[in-house]
Amino acid sequence: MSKKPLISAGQGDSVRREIVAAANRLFYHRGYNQASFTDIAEAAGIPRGNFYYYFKTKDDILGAVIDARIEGIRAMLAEWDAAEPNPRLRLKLFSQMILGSEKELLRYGCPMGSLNIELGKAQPALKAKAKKMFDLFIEWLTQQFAAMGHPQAAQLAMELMARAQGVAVMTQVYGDREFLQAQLAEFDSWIEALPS
Amino acid sequence: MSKKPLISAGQGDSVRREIVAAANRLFYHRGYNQASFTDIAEAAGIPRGNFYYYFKTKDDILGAVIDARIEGIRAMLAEWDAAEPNPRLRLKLFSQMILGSEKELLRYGCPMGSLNIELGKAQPALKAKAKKMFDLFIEWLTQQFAAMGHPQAAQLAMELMARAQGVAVMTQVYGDREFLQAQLAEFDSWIEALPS
DNA sequence: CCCTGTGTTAGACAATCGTCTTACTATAGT
DNA sequence: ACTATAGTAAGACGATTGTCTAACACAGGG
Repeated sequence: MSKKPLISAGQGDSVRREIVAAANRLFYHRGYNQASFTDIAEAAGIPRGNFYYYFKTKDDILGAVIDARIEGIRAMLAEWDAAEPNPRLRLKLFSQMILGSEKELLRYGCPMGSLNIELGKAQPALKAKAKKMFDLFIEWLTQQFAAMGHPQAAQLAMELMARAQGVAVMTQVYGDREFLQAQLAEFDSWIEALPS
Repeated sequence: MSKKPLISAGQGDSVRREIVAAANRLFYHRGYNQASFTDIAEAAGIPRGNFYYYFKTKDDILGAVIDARIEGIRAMLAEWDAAEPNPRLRLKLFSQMILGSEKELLRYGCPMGSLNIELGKAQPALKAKAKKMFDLFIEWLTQQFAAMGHPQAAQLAMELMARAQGVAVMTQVYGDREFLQAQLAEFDSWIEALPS
């Protein structure tokens, strides 16, 4: 473990990041309400009492986790945009990304979808934050479809995202990686067959 | 071992049913882990202490709830089978059923999907039970596709169910009933366009 | 040296969780 | 009238929840 430096940001910043990283993992693997302060503290390697210094409430931690996820998504989308100018091939990066997280998908489902479903049941304020992760993808997908000249780009984006979510759900329910792979292959041919 | 009431229905049976009904609602609306004994007792109109007489653990209640749901699904599918011999039109009953629960879908998502996702994260034994609800639908859908002469009936069933789940997720995330209706309309045309 | 600010740590706190024991009522059969 | 049984009701139990306080370590600048 790197015992770090006294420069710039104050050493508390790295602790804060570790808390967010541990909470991110646990919220995904167990669900928000099923991940306790004790769990997170243990995973982050800090005593429980140290939490309050960084976050006043559990909801604040979720807020920071969602912010971190949003930042990650933004970075990923920017990377795709930089690496591939062709919108059709960009869509394939999207499906490749899903395939790349196959292992976690099988066990825990989609981190965005499962979080939104959990929070949507009875925690509307938190869900509104979580929805923003979807907004990013929908916006990006819409841009790609629009760049291909589709008039109904936004609808196509919703449709593709819906299919991805459905595949994620069934993949987790049945623990079936072959189903996942077959469906993603079908995504790819659907993308290729799209008129432009 | 078997505690059978000599006379058909002691009045405890109706209390038991009320507990299961209240738990069913709450597990759906708040999620399994977020619905407490106190909540269920309140909703069922019985004192908390009365629970242990009917159910030893919370897991037992979930078991009874899932059994009740399975029984409901079975009855619904049997009703469809009796009312409509044409498999293609039976599939339309499936999509009509989804449309019929539009209001609850918007607020709480799919009761099967959301429960499976929640339990799948860290309660594998309970999830295995919850998966059986899916099995019923998948089996029935497979039968319909097979009756239409499709060689890949099971795969089509999984695919249709995946789409339905995806639509359910996006419908809840975006609270968009028009999207739901449009997607179900597309289901119908997809069903009509299926070769037989 | 003290002072101040940043960060650490243990533990108190009330509330709530699922579980379980106990005592009670009501009724029907003898 | 006595008793066995089915069901009701209240509340204790220890564990755990999220929240919060207060004491502590330790640096750098005066």
